[in-house]
Amino acid sequence: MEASTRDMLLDAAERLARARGYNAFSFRDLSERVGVRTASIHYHFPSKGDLGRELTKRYRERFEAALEAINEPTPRAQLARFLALFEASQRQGGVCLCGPLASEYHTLPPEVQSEVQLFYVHAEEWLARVLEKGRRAGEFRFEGPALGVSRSIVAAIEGAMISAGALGDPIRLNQAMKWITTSLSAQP
Amino acid sequence: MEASTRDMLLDAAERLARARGYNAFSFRDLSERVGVRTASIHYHFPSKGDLGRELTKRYRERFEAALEAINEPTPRAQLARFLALFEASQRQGGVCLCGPLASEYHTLPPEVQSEVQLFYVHAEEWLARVLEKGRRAGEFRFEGPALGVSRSIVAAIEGAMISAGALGDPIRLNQAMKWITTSLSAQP
DNA sequence: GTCTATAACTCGATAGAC
DNA sequence: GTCTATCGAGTTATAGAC
Repeated sequence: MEASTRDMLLDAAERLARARGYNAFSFRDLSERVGVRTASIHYHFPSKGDLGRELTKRYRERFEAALEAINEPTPRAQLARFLALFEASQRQGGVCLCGPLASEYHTLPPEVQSEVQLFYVHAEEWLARVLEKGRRAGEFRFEGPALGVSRSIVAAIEGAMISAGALGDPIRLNQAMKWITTSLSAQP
Repeated sequence: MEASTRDMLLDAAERLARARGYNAFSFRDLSERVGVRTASIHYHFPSKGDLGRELTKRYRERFEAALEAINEPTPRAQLARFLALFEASQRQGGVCLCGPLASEYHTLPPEVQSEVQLFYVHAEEWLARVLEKGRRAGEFRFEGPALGVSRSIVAAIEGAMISAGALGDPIRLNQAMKWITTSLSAQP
């Protein structure tokens, strides 16, 4: 039942990256938390870029698996589940990993950059499909292309998690969630 | 007409911090761009924390002065001017300084943290007053306390600038702005 | 797989000449 | 005000023993 060193390294790195960003955690930080020397980390991940890629890939794939597992009957319920994913993520780790990673995007190794891109694009496209279905079904009301709105919603969630983490009140995410849902259901 | 070394340092630091964050620019970066040795930087700013504080304070005060200069007659027009400030900021520097700074908040020196806090709180409170006035005047429609909505709007703008900067399409900010304004004017 | 030891580099910061 | 020179600590990464 004990986790492998590799997984423990990824877990510690994820926690640190979500709290500080990619550039502000070091092999030494991981070493202290996991209980192996920094040289041993290079056995599992040749470079920090490899670690970053595996870390972000794992996070993204976990998120996408959770999206695929959503099988609510209505777009409105699907949106609620989508938002709940970020709420759970906040309770567990404070901030979505790809918030800070997007902030320092231009300093990231290319292999990490592409994973961050995929996270955003896939999340936005999934949500856009739900929004479009909901609009056709008369559940949602918004103007213009669904992708523009879904991008704005993801941005609002990521931004709310970031300011919630910085200013120390998690409520900000709930406020954003409530605003998003009520905005979409305004009656004409 | 020539700018002082101190101002040139602040300008270069602001550009770098907005593109990469606080931790990812060094005195060496500033040295190369401004044309003085790293030791000379310490004459103007004893520590990097001092530089960061002056930088963020200047950014925040500039922003707040722009807010005070807004004298549109209607809340709707005031909101438009508020959003236009971030749009201009994007055209000039890509991302709002306090987006990345909030992401790496817990790694910042305390004197920088407090300036970031002030930026968010003042922006959100200014916007909340405009929203409340607009709701009373029948121009805006939203549910719950205005401060919760203003926080969500600021989060959406910051989040949109961050993803726009990372993914390389500035349009994302305009999409967020459009979504915000249309959401607030939905008719009952 | 993990270790010790170390290389090669960058960082912020200081002392002191000019 | 700006410089040269340097310090001490931090970083990622490698070589080689066990």
